[in-house]
Amino acid sequence: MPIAPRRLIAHLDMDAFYASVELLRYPELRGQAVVIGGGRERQPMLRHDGTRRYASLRHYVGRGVVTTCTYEARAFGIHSAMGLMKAARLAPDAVLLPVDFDEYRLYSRRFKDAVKRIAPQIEDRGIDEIYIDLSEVPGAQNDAGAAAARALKDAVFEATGLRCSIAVAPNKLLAKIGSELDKPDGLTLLAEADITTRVWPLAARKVNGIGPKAAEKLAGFGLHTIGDVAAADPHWLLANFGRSYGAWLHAAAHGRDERAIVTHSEPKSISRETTFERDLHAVHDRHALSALFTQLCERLAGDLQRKGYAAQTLGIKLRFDDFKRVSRDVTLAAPVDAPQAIRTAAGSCLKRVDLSRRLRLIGVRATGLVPAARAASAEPPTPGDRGAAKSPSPTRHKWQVDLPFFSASDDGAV
DNA sequence: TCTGGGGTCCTAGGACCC
DNA sequence: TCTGGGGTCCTAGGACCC
Repeated sequence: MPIAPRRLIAHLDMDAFYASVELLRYPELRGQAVVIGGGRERQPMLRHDGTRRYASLRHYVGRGVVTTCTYEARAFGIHSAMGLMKAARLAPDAVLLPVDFDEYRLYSRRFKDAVKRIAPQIEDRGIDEIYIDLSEVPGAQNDAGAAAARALKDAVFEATGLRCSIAVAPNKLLAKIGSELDKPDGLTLLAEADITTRVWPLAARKVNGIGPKAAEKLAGFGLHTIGDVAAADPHWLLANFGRSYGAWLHAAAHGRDERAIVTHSEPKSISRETTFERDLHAVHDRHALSALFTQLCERLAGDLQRKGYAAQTLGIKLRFDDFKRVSRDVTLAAPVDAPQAIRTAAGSCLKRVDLSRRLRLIGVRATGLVPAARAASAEPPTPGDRGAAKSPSPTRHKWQVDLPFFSASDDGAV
């Protein structure tokens, strides 16, 4: 039996992806501070002389956030998820472009296809990053994946005109940390022997899985770097962060991660949500809310049908003006994918929430996804068909699905 | 003048079943 | 007759990621 090759896992991260795609379209913006975000903004205007007029951040009014921005904009202190109003104060002359997901998805497919031609084992981690298993790529074992990584970078540039950063490491955790070490246009090789010198000095927050809350809690104990966490007594970590998360923290800080590359996965949920331009009240803005709610349900139904799923469980998500969040969901006797059925189920969830506060966001979510073909054949449910919905127990029927909160007659009032 | 939209995974309690 | 133990499903919320 052949000896299993040493694992060589790469993480590839496109550099300022959305902004870089926009620069391909608008090359005259190269070198400038450009911010992508907002969503309801207009595309640049084409003047009669063929030049373009771009919106600047200066006059932005609204609730949009920065989706991403160029490295020149980052120099002003702008970063992803920052409110556009705040970004405008930092760099009023920065150019503001609307997001164009269709365009980014196109480039996403291009770069992933280019990678697959060299290394077919890839794990999707969203629109602009992937993990790649290089373990069995010819020659990769000879130089720790250096030449393969070089070839991947070249192939991505050839296919898209875009730069990316790649790290090769013994596992996903280290590869992810590594791809950030030399950005942009980076190529990093990270071995186990490098952990103490190159990983331990980094902020704990650099570990994928240590977010703002965990980092703050760690800092409260005086643990700031990954090395600090690695040096902490494992029993103490377990006692303070729970059995599961504590054990993971200890392993992660030591660079240990056995997770496999997942080359295929099915969606678990599909959702649509929207933040209002101004906060809305369930009573005073009843018609506007009803129309928006119906629209969300229709879009969700469209997504489900396009992707070929029906949902056994429907839910809503609300965010109030004080930013508090609640969710409600209901499991149905049979999966649905029709807009009216979704609207009815989601409406029943809405009725279970105290709506005296103004709302800032409303969302609709489908979970318990089953292939639509199976859902259709399960109606009516046939005895012994495991695909058919189990009939819910009495307590699960506590919330009857009948009238939607916003009556259907309200739809279209706005 | 705060804070988008689309996801995943985990926890925890109650109901229910064997 | 005084209280088991394991397992699953459902629901709500939270942390985290891109």
